Amino acid sequence: MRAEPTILHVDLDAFFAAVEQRDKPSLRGKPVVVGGVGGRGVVATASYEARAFGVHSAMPTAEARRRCPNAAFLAGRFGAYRETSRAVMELLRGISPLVEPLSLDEAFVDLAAADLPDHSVASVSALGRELRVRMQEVTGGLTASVGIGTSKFIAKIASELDKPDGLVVIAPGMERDVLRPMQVTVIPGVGPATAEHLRRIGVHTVAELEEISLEELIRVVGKAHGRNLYQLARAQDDRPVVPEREAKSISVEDTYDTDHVDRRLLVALVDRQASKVTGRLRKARLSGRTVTLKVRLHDFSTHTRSATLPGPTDDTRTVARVARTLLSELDTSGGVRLLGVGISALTDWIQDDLFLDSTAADSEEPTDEPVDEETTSTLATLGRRRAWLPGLDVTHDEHGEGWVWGSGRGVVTVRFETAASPTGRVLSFAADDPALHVVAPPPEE
DNA sequence: TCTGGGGTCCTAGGACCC
DNA sequence: TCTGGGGTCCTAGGACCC
Repeated sequence: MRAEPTILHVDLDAFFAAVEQRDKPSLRGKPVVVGGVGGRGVVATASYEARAFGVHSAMPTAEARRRCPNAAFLAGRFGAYRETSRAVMELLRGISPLVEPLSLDEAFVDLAAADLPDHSVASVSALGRELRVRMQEVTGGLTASVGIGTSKFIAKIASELDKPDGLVVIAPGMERDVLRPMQVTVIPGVGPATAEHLRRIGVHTVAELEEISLEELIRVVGKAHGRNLYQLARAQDDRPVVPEREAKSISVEDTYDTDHVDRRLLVALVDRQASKVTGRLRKARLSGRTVTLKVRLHDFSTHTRSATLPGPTDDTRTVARVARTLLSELDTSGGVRLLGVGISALTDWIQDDLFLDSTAADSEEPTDEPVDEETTSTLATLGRRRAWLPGLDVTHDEHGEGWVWGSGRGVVTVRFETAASPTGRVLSFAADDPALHVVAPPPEE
């Protein structure tokens, strides 16, 4: 917590719906709901007119239609939202170079790095007022709620206090007085599950939370969360405003209007998602080592399976192959509601020509015996959990990847198209232990 | 017509290595 | 021939946020 109120939090009001109302005057003053419009959609944003009918974000769209049949239901135009967001972030960066976007419609600004005569409540309030005026100018009339305080936590709480279109500054020294009467659910990180745990020990408000010892909190909600709650209940928060954060994962997922059972269809959908996700990876000049498949079944149970490769990849076919293999481990016979493919353990883009070398250098996996020139070659006897199959790069013009993983011990066999030479196309892979999984580059089209 | 999509962080258990 | 503790990596699931 700082001595002066130098952290500002901005939150655009009903952002997606407000952009729609801005661009379509006929929607102004009317209930607007932006979100999934399909059978299984949920509400992303409801305009304040729609909120009056009890519609709110995360509500199933079907329920929103029941509550407010006359609302305009829109799928959303993310290009327009991104464009408006970009203008807002630009405006904020004009105030201070230290701007941390949290999403398209929310950001922290560190006013300690702003050009201000001083950081008194009067000064930062004046800045807040001017920001709100300029915000409307650069967005074409959108309003925002602004909170200013001595920490991220307090600034965020402040912006919630007078929504929409408000400005609240919490003066230094007032933090705990403001917090104490509030429900614990105002604390970021306290969702339904934590709130229920706290309710069971008689805690509903921040004042009651303050009474609980650190040991007790850790017992109830776990170590990291417990420590965090203990501090936030006392308004202790020293998190800095961090302008650039590196992505840790990239993923794509889709919920289908009807559950899918057909294996071939599922495989095709996974392939398409692998292609999408690697496209985004390449665009970001990143590659990743861990592929995760997410499957939500007909009963809404959600399962993930992941596999970590010995080296990073951004190759569609490799990711598709891994994802297919992971899919094959799950029983989908009851129907699949959602599929997703994600990549994590990201690293910076590596130049193509350096890639092979660095992969080989990084790979301390056993290289085992080289591929011999038999139609069926014994490539590796696995005593380890994973092995990289180095002979495979001959079949793949880009990275040359092929992996075996699992917890068994066995012999992996590779069949080549051309008997005489391993430079032929790989026809199949097989392991003699079902606990071993084999991934080869798929045949070229 | 119950329950999106894109993320982050944490936990717990097991493998593996020294 | 009995048994350990720490550290790291990996995996699966869950809570949470916007």
